[in-house]
Amino acid sequence: MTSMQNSFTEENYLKIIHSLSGREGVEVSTNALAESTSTRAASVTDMLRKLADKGLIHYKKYQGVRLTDSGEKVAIKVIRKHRLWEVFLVEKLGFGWDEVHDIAEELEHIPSEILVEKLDTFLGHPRFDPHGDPIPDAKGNLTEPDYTILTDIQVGEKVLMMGVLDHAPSFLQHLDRSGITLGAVIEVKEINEYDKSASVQINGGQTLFISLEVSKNLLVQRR
Amino acid sequence: MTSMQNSFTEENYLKIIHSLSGREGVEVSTNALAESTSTRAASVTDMLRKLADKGLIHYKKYQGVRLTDSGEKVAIKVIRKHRLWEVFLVEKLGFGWDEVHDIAEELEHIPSEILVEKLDTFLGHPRFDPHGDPIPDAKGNLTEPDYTILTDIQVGEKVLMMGVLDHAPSFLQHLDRSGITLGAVIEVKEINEYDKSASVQINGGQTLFISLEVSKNLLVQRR
DNA sequence: ATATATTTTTAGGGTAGTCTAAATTTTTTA
DNA sequence: TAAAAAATTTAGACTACCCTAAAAATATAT
Repeated sequence: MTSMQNSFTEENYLKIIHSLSGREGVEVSTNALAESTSTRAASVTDMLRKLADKGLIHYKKYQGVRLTDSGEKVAIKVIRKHRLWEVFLVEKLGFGWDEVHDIAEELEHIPSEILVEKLDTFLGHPRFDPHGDPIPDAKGNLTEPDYTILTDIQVGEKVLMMGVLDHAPSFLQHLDRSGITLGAVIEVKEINEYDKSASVQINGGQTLFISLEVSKNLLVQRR
Repeated sequence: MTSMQNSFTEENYLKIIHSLSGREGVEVSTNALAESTSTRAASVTDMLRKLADKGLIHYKKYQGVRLTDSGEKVAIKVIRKHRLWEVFLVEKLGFGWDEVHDIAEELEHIPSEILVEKLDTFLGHPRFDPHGDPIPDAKGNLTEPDYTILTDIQVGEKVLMMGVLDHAPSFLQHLDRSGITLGAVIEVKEINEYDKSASVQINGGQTLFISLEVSKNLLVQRR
């Protein structure tokens, strides 16, 4: 049990490597990390050497980077904390789903295993965060549900709104104004050929037009 | 509105200067700060120059240090956050009052005014934290209640247990084992001359002996 | 297949916060 | 009130994380 503490910054790198390497654990490039961390490539190289020394990533010069099992564990713990705190902020404190990201970004680095487990219990062991992202369990199991992107849904199909790919406040606020919330029933009425915009009916009521840009960021589930 | 961010470390110095300078705003020494921050005097001197440059403290070399109004404001905000989070941890998450200090020490540095105000509302605007310390209001008003130390209570008097001076887990656990909780009625039955230990009755029930060391750390109120 | 463009790493450096050792100032004591 | 003791500051240095500019490696294009 090498329970050496990782810094705020190290945790962020691991979290970002996790999210950029996707489900298949593909190599992440230095430039992609520089972009995501808002630093320069040279700074990323420094940090990668450090994370490799600590055994948290697989790193060969010029070859990109991948999490080790131990790095993956740390990343998933951070993700678990982030998502649980988001649930707290929305469900208990009354924040909107468009307001919680930055605050959770800070809270996710508070140490204390016990805190996380008590928070989880207090929230009733939620399985998804306010954006529909799955919350890893205490053992570090993270099962990605197999959602479909709305662009893959045919005219006439009825689906359940389950999550978003884009977490930007402006996008989430747009959904709020359109009445598209998690759990809403979306029926695709029509798809325009020339721009792939769609006409959809929400919860059997209002019909509205959504652009391809929006469709590409909506995760839904067939019933 | 000079809303420049103060670092985690700066906030800690300000909070500690506040608590060491007491209600009269007396000068705090470099060595006292080194002790409280677990650093060396030389490091404290560096930080004091920095805080003085930022206008957060009054500092003249070799003369000790005092908060400016602006420094006082920052310190009180940190104290407000610390105490609100302690209430959350005890009341909502079920932590014991002996377990929350270190976690609150981290949470108190999470930025976001809105977060604090929503937390305060969620908790029902508590006036005291789990140790009986008063919680500053949103405007930064901190009114210290005029508690009495148990050593100043005469034999025969009945008082209410209102707070503790020592927040050490071992002390709080000792009180737990003795059945001395916030709000308990304490009647002083007898005081031993030679060691000032006392015999007290709790809530009209069990009688127990408490040492001078314990009495000196109990804050009570006459009724 | 070689020249060009892109990506990544190295070299050298900066700031925040910490340290030890030495110098200086203040306080205490005789 | 002068010497000794204690407290404080200065000097110089270290780590974590970041930077720019230049060098090296890889990828792309003709």
